[in-house]
Amino acid sequence: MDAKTLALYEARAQVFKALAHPSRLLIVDELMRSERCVRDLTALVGSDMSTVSKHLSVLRAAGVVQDERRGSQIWYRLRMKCVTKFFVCVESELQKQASEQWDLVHAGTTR
Amino acid sequence: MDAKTLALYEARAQVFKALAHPSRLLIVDELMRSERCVRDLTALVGSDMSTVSKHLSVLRAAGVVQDERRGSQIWYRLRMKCVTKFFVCVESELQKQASEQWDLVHAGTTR
DNA sequence: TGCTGATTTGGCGGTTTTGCCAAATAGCTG
DNA sequence: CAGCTATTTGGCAAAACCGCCAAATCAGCA
Repeated sequence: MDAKTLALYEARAQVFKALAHPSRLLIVDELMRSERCVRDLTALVGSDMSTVSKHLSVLRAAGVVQDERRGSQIWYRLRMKCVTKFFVCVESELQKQASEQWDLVHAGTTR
Repeated sequence: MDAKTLALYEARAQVFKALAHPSRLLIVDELMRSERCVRDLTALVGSDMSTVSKHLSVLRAAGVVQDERRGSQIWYRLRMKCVTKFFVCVESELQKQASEQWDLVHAGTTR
């Protein structure tokens, strides 16, 4: 993999890295419904506000979310809308694979 | 976030973690075209075979790819097909955001 | 069984990520 | 400006991740 190709794939990987954390997925899931301020998201996630703020900055840097200051608060909203579809797909894949796994185990134990 | 919800989001995050690495993205990109054995993928990525093997095991554990032994070789293929669509979307988002960034800088320097 | 090729596993140093605390910054109101 | 609320930033210790080497598995074959 040459340097140019590597840079391309690193840029793409940054988006996936941003989504590769439970708290950040929870945040994105919430932002699919509506925009939220940091206080709301901190309550949702249940970590220190500074931690949540850093999670948000990772998501913003990757272009997944967008922030807007309104008065003393900062509101975040989903920018990369297509994650919604992919979330649905991943969820159904995980369920499908879980049931396949169950079938395998079930067949194994009753045989 | 209670323990049950956490577990749910951790399972989802595992999928994104699996995709959050340039070499693994390159591998998935290749598997979109056709199935490949470890030797092929090692040549593609250019790392040690043991490294590639570990990447593949991460992708397999997350349910993104599937392996099948045929003789002395092991063939990998894409299992979570919907990543293809999402890749396209991420790519177009990145380009869109890059051009928006360019517009911003351009407007700033010429004003 | 012994040999060879294909792949995985164990483990170690080095880098990156995470989460908390404390301190800094920014907007609002009196 | 002082004080209050909302949010980000700096920094540090713990945890997770990465890539290579060496060793272990596993299948096919003489």
